[in-house]
Amino acid sequence: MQIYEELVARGLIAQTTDEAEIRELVNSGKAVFYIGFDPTADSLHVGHFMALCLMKRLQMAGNRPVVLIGGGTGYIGDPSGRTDMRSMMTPETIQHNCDCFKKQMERFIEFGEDKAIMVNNADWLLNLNYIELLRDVGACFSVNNMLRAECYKQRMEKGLSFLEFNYMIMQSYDFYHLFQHYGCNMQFGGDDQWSNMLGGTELIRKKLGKDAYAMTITLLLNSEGKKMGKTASGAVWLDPNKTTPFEFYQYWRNVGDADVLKCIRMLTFLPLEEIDKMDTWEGSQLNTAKEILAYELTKLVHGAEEADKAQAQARALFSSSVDADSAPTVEIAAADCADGKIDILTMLVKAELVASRSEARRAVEQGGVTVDGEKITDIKTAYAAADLADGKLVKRGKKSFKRIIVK
RNA sequence: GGGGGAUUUCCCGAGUGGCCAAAGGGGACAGACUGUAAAUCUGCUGUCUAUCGACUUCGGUGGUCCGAAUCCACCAUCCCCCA
Repeated sequence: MQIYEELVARGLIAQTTDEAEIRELVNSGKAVFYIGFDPTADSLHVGHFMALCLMKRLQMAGNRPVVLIGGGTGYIGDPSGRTDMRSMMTPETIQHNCDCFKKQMERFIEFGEDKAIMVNNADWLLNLNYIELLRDVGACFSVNNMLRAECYKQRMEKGLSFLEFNYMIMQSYDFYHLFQHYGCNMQFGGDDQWSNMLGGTELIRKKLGKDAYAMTITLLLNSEGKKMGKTASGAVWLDPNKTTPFEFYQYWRNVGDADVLKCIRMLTFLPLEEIDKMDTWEGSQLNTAKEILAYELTKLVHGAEEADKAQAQARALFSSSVDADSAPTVEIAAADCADGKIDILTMLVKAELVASRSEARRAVEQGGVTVDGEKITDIKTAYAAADLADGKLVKRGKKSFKRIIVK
């Protein structure tokens, strides 16, 4: 099976400008393709991860990836799929974020001579001259058409600033620039980028009379139609300091039944035959599939060692044996214990298992707290500091826990 | 530039002088049921004390009043209409 067919089988391809041409280019390893990443945060997240995987797959098939860091477009902010304006970032933040991206990407993609290259559109966008740009590029865009683009539609209600309106032009210019200077003939991106990407192919056709291609990656949606990779507290990050490998593992371990196979197919590098076998699984058997998904992804992002650890932790915690020596440990100074004792509420707060004493109280009252497997029902429960010298495993609910030691 | 409207607790959204820590919904969290899933049901959702209660919060700053999310002034941000 060739690479293009594999991408289709994995459900990764959403839209293409010219399927036959793209298949030919990609399968023969002649594509020089770029994907843009806007430095909106100091870490990549799951959405970026999909794009990186796609790059890797295509690189393995002999194509050349160009990673474009949006150091310039970051000054503007992409309005696609957003309902409000992004707060503007300072140049320092943008630079910092770019640096963080670079570091993380190097773990996934091989850069170097004849391999992948990384460019930053700040290098050409920041020096553009307004009048020149208007004459050169502005003439090629029809405002009427732009306003019809899906990515602006929802913003027509809430309001769209001229600044953001120009994002499409900048992205199109990127493609045009890369086409000329790096022979980049293809652009990939999230499906919400479609209109921006078409802007680029149009521009190249109008300015140079040549064909360039665009292809979008399916957005990873769960069965409820929501974007995956988001939790209540924000994105699932690839940076272990922002989302720990355990949390990362747990996120995937807990995906809905309906979404497991899709995720395995789209995100992992497991062979398709193997995945097809799993496709027949149902009911509680899917838990095995979820474990595989969680393990594989954690391994890809954090390495085999971290993946093993996360899996061991999860298994220990959720199987009946409570002994989880690998649980995150919190040390409490003996000085914090009044009369050599420490009460359960204080423990929960100190361990950051709850945000406040009120919340701790509620958790206990609702029967959600256990210490070494024993359910605590009285909020006045207290432990002698000496009893905690070896540590006790405190669980709040089913999924959060800490090992508490008094020193 | 002129006129009008908005800003409420995580989100949406009620609340137009005391009965407002603020309806309702969503989400989150906890419990039951389970498979660390989904659905369903129950509880819970500002902080501190937990008993009464105290404190902080309704874009910001001041003011009126015994008392303000609610009234006044100014400022900020956003939206709409006219140019």
